[in-house]
Amino acid sequence: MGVMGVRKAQAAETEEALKAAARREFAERGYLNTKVTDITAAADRATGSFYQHFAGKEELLQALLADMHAQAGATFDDGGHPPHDLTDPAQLREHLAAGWGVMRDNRAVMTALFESAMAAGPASGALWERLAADTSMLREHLEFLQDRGDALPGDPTLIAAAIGGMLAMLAYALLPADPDAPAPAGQTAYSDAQILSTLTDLLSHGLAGPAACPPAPQ
Amino acid sequence: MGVMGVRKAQAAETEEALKAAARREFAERGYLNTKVTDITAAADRATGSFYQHFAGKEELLQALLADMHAQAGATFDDGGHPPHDLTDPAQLREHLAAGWGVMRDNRAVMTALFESAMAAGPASGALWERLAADTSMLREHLEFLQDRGDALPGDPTLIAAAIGGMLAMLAYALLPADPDAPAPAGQTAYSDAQILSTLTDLLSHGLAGPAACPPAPQ
DNA sequence: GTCTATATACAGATAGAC
DNA sequence: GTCTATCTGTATATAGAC
Repeated sequence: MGVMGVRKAQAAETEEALKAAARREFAERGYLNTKVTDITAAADRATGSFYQHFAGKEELLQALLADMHAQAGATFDDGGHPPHDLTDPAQLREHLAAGWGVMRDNRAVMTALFESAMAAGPASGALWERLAADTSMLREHLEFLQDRGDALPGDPTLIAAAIGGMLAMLAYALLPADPDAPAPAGQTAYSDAQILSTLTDLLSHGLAGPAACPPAPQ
Repeated sequence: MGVMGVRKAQAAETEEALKAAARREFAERGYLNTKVTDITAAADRATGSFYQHFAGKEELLQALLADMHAQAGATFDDGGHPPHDLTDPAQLREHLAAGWGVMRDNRAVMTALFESAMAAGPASGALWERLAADTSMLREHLEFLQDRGDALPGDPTLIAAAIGGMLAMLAYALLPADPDAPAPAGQTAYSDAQILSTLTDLLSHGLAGPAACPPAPQ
């Protein structure tokens, strides 16, 4: 095998530059508001070059998703997947924290995926597919509980989608593009810890709260 | 005062036809995918007439929202607003059912509002404003509980937004454009009752479930 | 007020030189 | 492979007759 061609290396560099620029632009302006020319301009490349690498904006987004999966896969493979017992608040919090972390670390891509799914319209089913795909792990944990004999509030797929949708909506609405930016006017800034603690508590014990069950000596 | 001008009446008729057509089109194709010409065609009106009534698609959506508020206001005023005790599963269910019913009855407008908010991008804060606006009543009920001395999982505004976001996401993903249409392939059809029961149970007692608190005779 | 016809604007995508 | 320049398609909005 000969040395890698200079042109091939340059191509890879350009493709990476385009993807990096896309992540920046998506985070700042949102996926739908970002034009292909915004991306090429931010990457200091010509418009025509874009189509040498991607068939369009949607395909670029899919590439970003693939990158994310590859990265997440590597991360998760290190730790392995012991089936969590989500009825344990500590383990639930851990799971929610993992999901929230993915949202935070890949905010641009995640929000872009949701914008894209919503732009397809309700009838397309794209949003449901997105929810189902992003909550498959959560669903499996719930099915594990169900197989164990626990009484769940309902169908595991539905519960998982509900929780995932809540997480996604809050991430979209609350995660700042720039973590160091000042809080947007008129909007309370919630810390990650505050959000996680609220969701964990809500999903563990519900609104009735642990107070609803007196520590009876049975 | 003289009789209402014929032209004025015709204008009102056209405006109503445009709004009705918009609701249909939004429900079928989604807000973002619906073009002004789609609306005028569905209403059997000329493109130019549209701008006699609305400055643009966004303004039309605001008009639909105003109509919805007027209608909802009338409905709610009949019943009055006794502060609900959301720690009571029955009252929580009732509240969720009311919210879900609004989503269902105004699916086209509600989904359009969320599409519009998401199209504005995450940085705009539009989605958070939407969530906050649509869950103000829920927030008040939670504040009522807080004032009463109950320990909530967190900030009432945040909890309300989380629940509202979950509801909105599920409504967008699961509510069919045509209630009588066959279930979309590969997608389980959930009944309203099933969804409400699942959410009520989840939000009342959480994943730990009522099983976590034995029915002690106190 | 409503219509037909048209102007404006711009995003997406391509052609051909280098 | 990258660039500049351009073409095409399409959505928005307006002009002017009726």
